[in-house]
Amino acid sequence: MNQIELTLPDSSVRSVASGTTGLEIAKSIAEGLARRALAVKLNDKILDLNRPLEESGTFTIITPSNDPDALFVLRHSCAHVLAEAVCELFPGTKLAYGPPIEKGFYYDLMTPTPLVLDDLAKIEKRMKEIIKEDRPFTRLDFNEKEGLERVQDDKYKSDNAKRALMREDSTGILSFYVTGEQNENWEDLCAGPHIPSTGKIKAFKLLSLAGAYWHGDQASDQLTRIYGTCFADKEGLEAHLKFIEEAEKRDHRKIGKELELYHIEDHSPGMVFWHPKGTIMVNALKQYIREKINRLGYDEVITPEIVDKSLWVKSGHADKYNENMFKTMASDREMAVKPMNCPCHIEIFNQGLKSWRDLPLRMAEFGKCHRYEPAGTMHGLMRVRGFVQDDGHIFCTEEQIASEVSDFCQLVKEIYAEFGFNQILVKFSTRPEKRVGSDDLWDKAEHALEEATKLAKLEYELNPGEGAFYGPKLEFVLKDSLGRDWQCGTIQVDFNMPQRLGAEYVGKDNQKHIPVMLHRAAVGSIERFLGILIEEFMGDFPLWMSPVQARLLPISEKFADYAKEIQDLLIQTGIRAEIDDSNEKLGYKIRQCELQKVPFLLVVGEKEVTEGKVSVRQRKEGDKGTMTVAEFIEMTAEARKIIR
RNA sequence: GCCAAAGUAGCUCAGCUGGUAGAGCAGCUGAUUUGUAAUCAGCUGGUCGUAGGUUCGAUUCCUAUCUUUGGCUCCA
Repeated sequence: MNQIELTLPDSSVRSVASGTTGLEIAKSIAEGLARRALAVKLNDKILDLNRPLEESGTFTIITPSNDPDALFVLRHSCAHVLAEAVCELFPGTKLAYGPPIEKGFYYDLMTPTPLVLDDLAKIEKRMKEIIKEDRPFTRLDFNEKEGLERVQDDKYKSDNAKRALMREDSTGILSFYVTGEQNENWEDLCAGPHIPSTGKIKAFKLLSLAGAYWHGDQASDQLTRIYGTCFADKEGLEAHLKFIEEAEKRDHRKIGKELELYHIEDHSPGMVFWHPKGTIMVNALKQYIREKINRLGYDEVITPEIVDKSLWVKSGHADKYNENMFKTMASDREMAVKPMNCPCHIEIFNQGLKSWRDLPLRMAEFGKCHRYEPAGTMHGLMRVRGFVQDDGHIFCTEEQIASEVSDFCQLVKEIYAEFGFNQILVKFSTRPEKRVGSDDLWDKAEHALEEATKLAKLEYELNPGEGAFYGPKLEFVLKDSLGRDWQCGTIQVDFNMPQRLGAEYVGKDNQKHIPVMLHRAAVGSIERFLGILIEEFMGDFPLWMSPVQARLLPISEKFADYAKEIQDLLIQTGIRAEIDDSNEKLGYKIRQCELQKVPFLLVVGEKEVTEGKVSVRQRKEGDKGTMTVAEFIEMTAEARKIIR
């Protein structure tokens, strides 16, 4: 019999007969280890404990822990237990797909009657019984024919089986897992791996119900998705639940209300009413971006928000983006509210004759766009129907694409880093099904963008079919407090729209040429980016964007006049200062400031009036002592600068 | 748009199986003149998302509709 060599985590090498199981090896190391073991990992592949090992490589025995590998197996098995419980409680249930995910697992299934939230408790109860019964996960292997027969009456499972067989690494074997004894207990088509027995599941919780489409296809069956999570121990589960609780405290919708930044109401779903304090933040962020890009040779423009249909027909929006546009009539003229700024920017480009010497021409606009997003997709500031993009379009030659893209990536990195985001997910989205332009142009555009990423030394993950209708794009993704992805920055290479809208420049050869257009936004939408920032900072914004930078707290009404004097002084200096002259005690006023997350509190009473000073209390830092107003202004000068 | 849930005072929420609504905070008034996270007292405030229906009677039950939440799909 062949020998295989297994390299253990301590670098020792074991030579065992091919076909030895992970369990046997665990036993040979220690009985206790064998008892605790959940699965093994051989060369990045996780296997059941009792699968025969047939190749040499690095080898780890996976024991209960809250490490990814252990959680992967536990959650996968937990999803099985969930499925079994649902099948029992709701006979006639069809199972579709139940994978482990980053923070737990889910199972998509079709029940004969709709599940409601209250059912989760029932399901959990049955799951606990199954876990208590501690039934072994038993793997059954069948050849293609037998396997397919086993699932032939099940639409989803036979589909899964066929796709499993089509996979590159398919061995032609279809595996099933029984929780218990074959023909006696419940079984499910599954590639595995699983834990040895249900009893190994120590901590799980079902979290929510959701709808999901089979294969994510809207036209396909509507399934019910049950989300749950599972950890190696109660502590891990509780820590996770605690994390969710903490994340909810950071929710920008909650903080946005508490800090009176904005509201959204029924009259205009998905559109933001920015309150005075929120408006300060919007303007601060705009000014920050404005100063950044002014230095990079952008020219700011302002274009109409309502534009005649004919332009949208020419640009392709009327065809490819129609259902996302708000339409409006002006007398008998059909107009649309702009969903993007690009056509308007081309109209500006088209005024006057452009020379190759004008390129690259960088045009920027804080353009307010409206998109009719489907009901049910809106989410606070993150996903809205009306938003301001920090938009920009770079008209350039093909040769200039790479350096322009690279420069832009640099800008994005710089901006994100200044807000504390250092690890940014970048996605490269290629041609979608619904698009304009020839495949040749798309080849060219995708190739150019790829070259540019090389120049920018950018790592990305591929996002096939998700590009804009006019060109491929890079997406810069940030996460909210719950770890959900939001696309913020983007840059898109467009060979189509300039041509469609007749953009031209005169080249060195005295001939007319069509420029390439790069659509780009560094933060994406001001709304979304602020939403991310609110959650990131939990309301404790950098001083320069804080709605209120300082609040004056007179100890009693007697010192209100002095406080007013100081406030005037601060406002003259450009510091956003409020005064709390309410008839309350200092402790109460301070509490209000803490809840409102005011960065600096300036306490004034008898002592301060006499000395002509203020007592400064900085949020999170505490008492900074007394100082003159000039000293306070000096102390905060650097942090108040929008650009450093 | 789809699945599930929710909508009660400015905010956060209570209101069991139908008998026209309560609390805390906020607000207002008064007392207090206050020193680093809540001073006390009194008062105001709701056609219970909207429109229908069942009923002697609906915040409560039914239907429709709008909005919101968690996901799916889609997207900045």
